[in-house]
Amino acid sequence: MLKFSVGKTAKKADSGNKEETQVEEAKKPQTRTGLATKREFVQSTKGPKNSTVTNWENINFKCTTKSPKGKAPNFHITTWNVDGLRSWLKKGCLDILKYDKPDILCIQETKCAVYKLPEEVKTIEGYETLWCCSDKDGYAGVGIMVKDKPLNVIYGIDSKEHDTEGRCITVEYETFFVVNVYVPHAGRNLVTLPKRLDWNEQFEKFIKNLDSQKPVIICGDMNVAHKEIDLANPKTNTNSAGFSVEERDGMTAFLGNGYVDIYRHLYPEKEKAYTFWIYMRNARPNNVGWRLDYFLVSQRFVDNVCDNIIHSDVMGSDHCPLSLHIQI
Amino acid sequence: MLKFSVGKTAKKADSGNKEETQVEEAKKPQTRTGLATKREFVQSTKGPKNSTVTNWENINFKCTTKSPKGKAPNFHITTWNVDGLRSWLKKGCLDILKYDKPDILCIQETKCAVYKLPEEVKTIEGYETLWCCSDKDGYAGVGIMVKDKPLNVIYGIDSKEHDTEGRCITVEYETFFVVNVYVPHAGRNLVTLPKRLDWNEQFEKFIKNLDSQKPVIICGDMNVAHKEIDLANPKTNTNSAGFSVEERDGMTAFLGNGYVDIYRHLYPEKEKAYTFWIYMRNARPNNVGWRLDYFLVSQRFVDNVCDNIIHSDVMGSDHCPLSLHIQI
DNA sequence: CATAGTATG
DNA sequence: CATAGTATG
Repeated sequence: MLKFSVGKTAKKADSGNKEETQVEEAKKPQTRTGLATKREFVQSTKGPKNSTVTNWENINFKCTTKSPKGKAPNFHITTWNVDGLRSWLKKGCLDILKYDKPDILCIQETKCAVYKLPEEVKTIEGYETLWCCSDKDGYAGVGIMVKDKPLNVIYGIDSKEHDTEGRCITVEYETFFVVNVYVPHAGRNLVTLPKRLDWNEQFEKFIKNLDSQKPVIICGDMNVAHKEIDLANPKTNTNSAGFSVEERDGMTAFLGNGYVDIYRHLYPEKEKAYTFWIYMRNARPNNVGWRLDYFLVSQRFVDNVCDNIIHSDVMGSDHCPLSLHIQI
Repeated sequence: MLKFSVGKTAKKADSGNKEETQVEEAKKPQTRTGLATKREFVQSTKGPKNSTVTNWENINFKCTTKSPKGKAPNFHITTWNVDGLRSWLKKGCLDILKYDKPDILCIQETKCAVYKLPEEVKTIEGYETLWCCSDKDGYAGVGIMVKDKPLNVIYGIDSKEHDTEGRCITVEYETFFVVNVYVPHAGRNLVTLPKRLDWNEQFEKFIKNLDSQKPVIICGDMNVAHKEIDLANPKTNTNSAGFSVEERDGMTAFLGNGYVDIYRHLYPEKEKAYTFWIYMRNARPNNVGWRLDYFLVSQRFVDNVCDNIIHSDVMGSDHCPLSLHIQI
């Protein structure tokens, strides 16, 4: 059974396979505590090696770009795969609301059962929060924080097989839908590729139905780097989850139905623009990454888009957040 | 099938081995969030809260006490439940060999499959190492390091049911046996008390057979506080694993066969002498502990014993080491 | 490498 | 609270 939850609006303050097909990681040096060796005291090996600290003050979240019709943005949506909501909270990442001030924040991979959602993230001043959690505790899960109460909320994609996993939550507004999605990973050795392809089919159908009513803004972790330009090592990842032919073709087919990968639309030649870096092998400092997170919008909505900014300097997950600034 | 291994005796220091060169990043302050709450930097919740640092230089491992016959000790055995061999190694605990210099070191709860035993602990200059690991990876397991090659080694207690768990290893010398044991825990709500009582029966039989040949020195984690004096909170633990009537009676019955709890023999009235403290609730700094680790010797061997020292200031596990100094 | 979960003590 | 293991990405 699908677990979902509608958080309260606080009235006042309350308190891939992304596995690279490269060389195996070198074995870490181990302590030699042989009697004859000199003793060296080291700290526990626990705790993250990768930086989890974001210099929020120094990041420019403003958008000054105007829409094709010359209008300034007046609404923006931010999406972020948080890779574990509770850990993300402990790193202070909810500060994105304070600094970025999005109208809508979409998060994926909360990895948190609905009954374990911390109060601090369910009850947030100025936002209503909505959750679609997996039946499987610690796995997948999406959430959304909205300033304005939506007309309607849709949990899942009307799929018996997929809707137990907390992968999609949709909010409806007057002139558009926002679909927050965490697409199934194809797994190591592509073991869950069939599930992924089945998802693609059902998701496409779900979106088509929405799009027949009003424009759709899809955001989230699509778990695919569409073209070679969308990852650092295309040659060595042709069989990796996230860059298999099937997944890439899936994205092409999806876009063919009248949706636009807005980042690539705005920046067709932009290289080294990634939203995900494996935690291993110092990938992020070296920008060995993948563009897995997207805003896909209905073709007829493109003229409302001012900009799509990838905030690769925001830490706290193996993905970074990205924002869509629009004029509505 | 029982997994055991005989380590090599290192002839000299192996200078080609890896040194721990990894400098751990300083623990970064983490943010506690909530939009309206003031940012407060707190330590990461990761990493041990309890001290893992031992001031080896300031600990007196010497024994000057003489045996009842007025003879100075010339041999000593140290026992330590290490609570995870690999973590214990990383904390530099193998330094006990350097500072205490025991003739025999017995360790329990290695929690390490035989094929995962680090080379640094299998090959130690001046010692032969012997291992009896559980079939179940990460569970139980005992090891022993001896300066002098034993006449014989016995793995297990000749029990089909118990000998898959890596709970006992015995070394035979000219004039005594040393039995290194990790007695089964009775479990939360005493769920494994039947297994424990079965162990008691078979262990007793095993020891009787040894004792009929020559004196026995049993050491290790007996997983019982025998009398009220042997734990900080006897009143509130009458139904706890380690202080149930059955376990206490089991120890009484065992000793009745002609073995002596040497610490209690030497210090019959000594209070607050513990070898184990739960990691929770600041138990160790407050000395809210249990005496679970023992040296039990054959009655006729008591006159060879000089002292039994509990090294409660040695950190690195939830148990501390203790040493038996004898004259042989 | 890092987030979860569980088992065990 | 801390050691393990596994699943997942």
